[in-house]
Amino acid sequence: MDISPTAKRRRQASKPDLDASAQLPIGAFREDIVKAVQQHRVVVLVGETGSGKTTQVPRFLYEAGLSRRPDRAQQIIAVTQPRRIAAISVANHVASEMGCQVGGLVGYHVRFLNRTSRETVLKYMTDGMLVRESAWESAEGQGHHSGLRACSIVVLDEAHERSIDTDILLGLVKQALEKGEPPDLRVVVMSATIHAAPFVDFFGGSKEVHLLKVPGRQHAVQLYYTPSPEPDILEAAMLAVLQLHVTRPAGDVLVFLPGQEEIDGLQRLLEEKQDVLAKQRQDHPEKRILEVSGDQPGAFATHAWPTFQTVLNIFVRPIYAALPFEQQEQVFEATPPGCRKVVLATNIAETSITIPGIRYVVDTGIMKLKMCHPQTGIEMLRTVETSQASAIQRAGRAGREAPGEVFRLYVESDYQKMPVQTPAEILRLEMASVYINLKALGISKIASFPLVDRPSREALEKAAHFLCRIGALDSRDALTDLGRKLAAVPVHPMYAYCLHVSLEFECVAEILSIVALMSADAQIFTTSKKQRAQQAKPFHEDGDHLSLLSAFSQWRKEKKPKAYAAENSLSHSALEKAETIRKQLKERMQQAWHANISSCGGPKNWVVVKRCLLKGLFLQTAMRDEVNQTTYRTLLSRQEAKLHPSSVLHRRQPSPPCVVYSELVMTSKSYLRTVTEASVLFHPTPQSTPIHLRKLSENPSFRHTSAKG
DNA sequence: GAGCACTGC
Repeated sequence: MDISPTAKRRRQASKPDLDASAQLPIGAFREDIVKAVQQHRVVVLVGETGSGKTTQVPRFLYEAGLSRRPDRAQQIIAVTQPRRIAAISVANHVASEMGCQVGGLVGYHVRFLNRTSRETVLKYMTDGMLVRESAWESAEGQGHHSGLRACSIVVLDEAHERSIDTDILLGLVKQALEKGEPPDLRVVVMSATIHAAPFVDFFGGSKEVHLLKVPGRQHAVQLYYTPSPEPDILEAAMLAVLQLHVTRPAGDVLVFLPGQEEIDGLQRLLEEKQDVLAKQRQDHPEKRILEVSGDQPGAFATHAWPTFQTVLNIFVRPIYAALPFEQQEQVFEATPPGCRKVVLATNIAETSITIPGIRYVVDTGIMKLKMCHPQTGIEMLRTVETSQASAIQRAGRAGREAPGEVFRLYVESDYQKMPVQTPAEILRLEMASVYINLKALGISKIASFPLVDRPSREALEKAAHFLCRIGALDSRDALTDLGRKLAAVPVHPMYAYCLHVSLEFECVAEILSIVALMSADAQIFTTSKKQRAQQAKPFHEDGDHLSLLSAFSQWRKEKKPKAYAAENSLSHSALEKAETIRKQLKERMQQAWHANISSCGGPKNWVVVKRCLLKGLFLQTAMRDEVNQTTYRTLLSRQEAKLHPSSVLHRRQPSPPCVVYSELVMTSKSYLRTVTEASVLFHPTPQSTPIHLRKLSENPSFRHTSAKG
């Protein structure tokens, strides 16, 4: 299989400093590192950016013979990364450096791509993939070439990012060390400077753990703060960019903003101001910049026009994950002579991508973070202040190639008030997937599984309760046969449950498509300006799930799918992603469930699909309020919400009395997103109970749990 | 009639 276009494009840009391994700072520490791993079961290696630890440490360990067990059996050195691109690009680099083909001695395993073989010893992988492999090992007894048991050494890179999968892996290796299974396992935790302490504590403190520090190749950065708080962050960012533009020597600028809206806004502001600036410069070359830009944004001194002639124009390049690939790519374009590139970025530029040429960073000090409401369990995206760790990481982006300058658009005392670190993901998100995955890994008591940060009891109970209701857990908190099946499919257990229900409704092919589309997490329906004026024709009137299915089915049939997508305002790349996911889900269902991929036939039989969705999403049913008929109330949590305006049901009059929904999102209001109307089956006869409610009460685990409330 | 930080299996 092939790497996605972004992967190819980003490969070079994401790790630009991999070359020249001989001169890498890590080279001087080779013997220390090998000795540390020989003598300690756990080594925490602290290394700043550019130390070369990711490429060199695994190689050192291999060349020292540490991949062999005491009985000389060759074992795997697994090196885990939070991101696919990093795993792939580093494996490619290390393979070429060691003069071998990828897939031989050096390989990688990420979702959709497995380039490893029996010869593979240095195995780069995503941390999520090592967790998966370990679950397969636990479920299916595959032992020799995958999962934790096949490893002599696990190297957890970028552990400071604290992704859920890193945290689970940390727990798994700790447990493995305690059990001595696999025997003589060694663990290397690689982390950025300020985050190492929790890992040392986690593995038993400084007596058990060897802590090693390796210098990086980071240049000094000069920090500036504003003297007083900035009321308007976009205005402040604009002034900061313009002032540094006219007062500082050549070098590109990176501005950190919370989201797409702010990026678009700042781009507009900068482009407007630039025109004014250019004209003024032409007419009055002797004038000082402050007469142009108005108020002084904080710490910048007043300067005359720079005498150097290199800086003439700025060109603005936005980057965020939702931006189409072609536009994302543009941030990597070389800055033309006489120009200064200004990149407006979200957190994507904090860790995921590295843009060369950046000398100046403007940091608004805010970001968006997904958080879970502790009582309702609803996840929401909130704009919050960054952590100190995040601010340091952002600042570091100015000093990768040369000394740089960082302009923080907040006062220094606010920096001191920031949380030291961003709360780990496992503390912020809904836990159903984590819970079922831990169970599938053979962890019977979640409460005693070692975790660096433990989710609240409420969060875990909520997850257990949910899993109980779909029948994945029994009343003794043990994984049921159904639960084991659901855990084998890499989607949220709710969607895995829908797939399972589709077996009995004999519409597996259709539900596979719907689940893949929702799992693709990309906007399928794109709205053009033209269409905002005229109402978009829904692909299916019964709701968003069938609309998605309809669009996808038609797109798949087309000879020219790309043209079809463009004509119908569909995202071709999102549909392709869904197709890839669908293929994997289908294979998993066949392998792990021995499922027959049935189909209910064409759209005229989609009432079956709808019935299946109603049963599959039974926990996510909402009833229309009898008084205020545009408001709904969720059946279980009694949460009030409205239909999302993007729904095909949104404009319907009257609103459907009953819907099932995929997502309850909290933005400006509570919205039900991706909904299907359930009323057709809701009033077949006056006496009958709704079909999904009957199914609900037939569910033994539901009966059990509902007895309490 | 609203909005989409970023990943991962």
